[in-house]
Amino acid sequence: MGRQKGAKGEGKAKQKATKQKRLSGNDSAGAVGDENKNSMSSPQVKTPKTEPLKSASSPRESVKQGPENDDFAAKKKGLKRKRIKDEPTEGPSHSTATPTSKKKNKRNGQEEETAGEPQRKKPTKREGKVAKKEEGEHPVSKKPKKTKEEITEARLLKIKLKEEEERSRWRWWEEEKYEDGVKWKFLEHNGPFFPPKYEPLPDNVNFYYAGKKVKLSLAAEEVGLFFAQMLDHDYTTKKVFRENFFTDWRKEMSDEERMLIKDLDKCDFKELHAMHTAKVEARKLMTKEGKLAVKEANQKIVDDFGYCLLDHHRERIGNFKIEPPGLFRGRGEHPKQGMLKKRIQPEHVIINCSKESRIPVAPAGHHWKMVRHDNTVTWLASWTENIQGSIKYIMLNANSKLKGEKDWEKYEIARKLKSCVDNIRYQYTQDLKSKQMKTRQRAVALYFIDKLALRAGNEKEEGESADTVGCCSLRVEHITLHEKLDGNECVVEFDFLGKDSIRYYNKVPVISKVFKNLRLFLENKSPGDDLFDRLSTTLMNKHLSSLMPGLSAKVFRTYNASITLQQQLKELTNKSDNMPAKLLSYNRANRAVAILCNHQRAPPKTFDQSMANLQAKIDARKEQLSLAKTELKQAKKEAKTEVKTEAKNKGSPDSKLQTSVSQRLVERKKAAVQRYEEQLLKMEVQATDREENKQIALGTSKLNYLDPRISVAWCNNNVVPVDKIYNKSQRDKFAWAIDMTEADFEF
DNA sequence: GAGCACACTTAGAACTCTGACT
DNA sequence: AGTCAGAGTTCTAAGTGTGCTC
Repeated sequence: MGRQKGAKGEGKAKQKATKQKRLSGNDSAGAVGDENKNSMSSPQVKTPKTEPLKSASSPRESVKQGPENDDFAAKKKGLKRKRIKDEPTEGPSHSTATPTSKKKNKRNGQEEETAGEPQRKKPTKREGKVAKKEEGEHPVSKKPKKTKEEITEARLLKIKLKEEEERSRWRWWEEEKYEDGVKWKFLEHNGPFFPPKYEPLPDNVNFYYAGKKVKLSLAAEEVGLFFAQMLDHDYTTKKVFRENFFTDWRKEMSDEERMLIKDLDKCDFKELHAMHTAKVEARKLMTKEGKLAVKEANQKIVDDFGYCLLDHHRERIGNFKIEPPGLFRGRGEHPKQGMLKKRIQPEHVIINCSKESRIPVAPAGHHWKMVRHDNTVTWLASWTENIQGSIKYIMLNANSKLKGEKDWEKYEIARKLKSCVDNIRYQYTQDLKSKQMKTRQRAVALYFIDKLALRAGNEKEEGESADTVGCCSLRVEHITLHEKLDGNECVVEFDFLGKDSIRYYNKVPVISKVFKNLRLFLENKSPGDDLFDRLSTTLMNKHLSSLMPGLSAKVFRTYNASITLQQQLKELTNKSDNMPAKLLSYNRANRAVAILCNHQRAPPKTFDQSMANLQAKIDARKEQLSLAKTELKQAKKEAKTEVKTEAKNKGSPDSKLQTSVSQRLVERKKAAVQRYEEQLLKMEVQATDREENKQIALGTSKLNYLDPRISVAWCNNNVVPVDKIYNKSQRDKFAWAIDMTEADFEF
């Protein structure tokens, strides 16, 4: 996003300028003899750092070329898109927005201060429960004292609610798309929600400087509190964070304060911090009633600000809250971490809505910066943030038409790539031999983007953000070439920080043409130089869009992710498996994609402990199982003896009775053994899944890269309920796919 | 074609809630 | 009833990519 304006890092600016000059140059590549040994392969999934993930680790792809249905305008059944002239689905057709259906409405407590608001009707506990049940996980809880009738009733209610929700869902995917660029015809909303005003510290909470109590001005106090609240966080120990904070804090101080407070180390925030901790604690210890009151107040905010009316349908807004002020928490070694993120006032906010709609009213005593009526964009409100100078937007929720349609389109473009990826691969392999240096660099970069699912790697302004790179912005220091490594030839070792400063580390065998080109690109360069000095993402994307309309670097990520999922599912799923095993297969396929895309997470703090707990449970169960087995054996033995005795006694009633009792005991013991075996298996599968997932985040790929139709089709084919793999909000987001996908769907 | 503005998607962390277990 | 881990949700930073201006 906007690395606009602002101070530019001199060094990088210079570097950039040189690169640009080179970019426009037209020199040719040195002769490089080469031949293509390995056939083209892609995408390559990195080996996970935790544990060999055999099943999921190398989804070699062999693209099946199907006469696919390329047209986004949809030809599959139920896809005819006919727009009923902008018409009223009106009234209760509030898409997914029936109040009871919205269990998501619990809000964070950030605005607990506002909780004094009049309370409003909101789903009762019971309704909440029903909505929760609707989640489908465990329809019937083992709560005692529920009569059969009640259970049936609850079940019926659940079904009814589901049906109701289905009926009221806006099936936008069956309508015709608007003409190019138009995003909506009617848009009405209540504007954004502003965070509560700052509340001054109580008299018994003080700030001290050099041991002396200092009463700060309101502005300085507020910013000081931001820091105090973060004292438990690592951020506050970082030099850059502290310096940035202190500089910005001093700007908020009065002249007097500035004269006095010159050293952050002499600042004592203890009481402020303690107050904060106490507040957090108090919130946890609140009574049921108190918690309920807060919840209701939050619900009211959602009701008032969380929805908009878009083309006669009520749609949920994704982020209707203005971001509260605070200290900037950049990721990685961000040069601006700790800077003050200023409070946004209505005077900073631009509103976007229909001319003929009810224009949102600014908070009392305020006015908007501007009111626009631009239906070629999807945002409802925007403001410019003061750290990077970039624009922030208020937009719709992922389950909205605007987001869903775009998502669908994204996957259709990726599917289109499937039909021409072979040609494109052939072309860039040819380009590896080009006379033009520019073309060769583009070819090698594209090889990486395709094979490794690297991000494009836009240029970044130095000093504006952490030093991270993507494919086109790789520098010499980020790769190491190995003629031979671990039994492979032509291995490239990557080590760099990517988006969010997540480390990408991978050793990849490449075809020799690529290897030789890389050697050439590295000649006479120092570590800080650009690897692809004649290439930019713009050039790359221009080239790609000339190969296929709509094609850009990121499409390869989507395509390779989705195709990998499809292949892995095919490879790993066993129709005769039981449910846990099938789900494990799904997760493993998902994991293969997450590894490919390098979606990592910090291992949960409690990971080792929870793993140990689970192991303990497994051990306990094993013990139970072996005991049960012994008992079963014993019971069988006894039963046998009884039968013999009965025979001896010529079937006397007494012996008969005894025999049937023993028989029943055997049955019971058998059932117990079976039950323990099942439980054990389930836990073992869970343990495997969890271990393999230690450092891998599945959510990002599931939400952004995997065509949901692949998953839905897999569910249909394997008799797995969709809610086993998608939770409620994911099902809402992918409603279009769940509705239209048939078992024979092929990505 | 460089530089910027803008709009949008993608990302992991932080926070909150729920339900299993004791 | 209380505790706690994991699931789900929210938050907002950090990317991508296009189109306009000079």
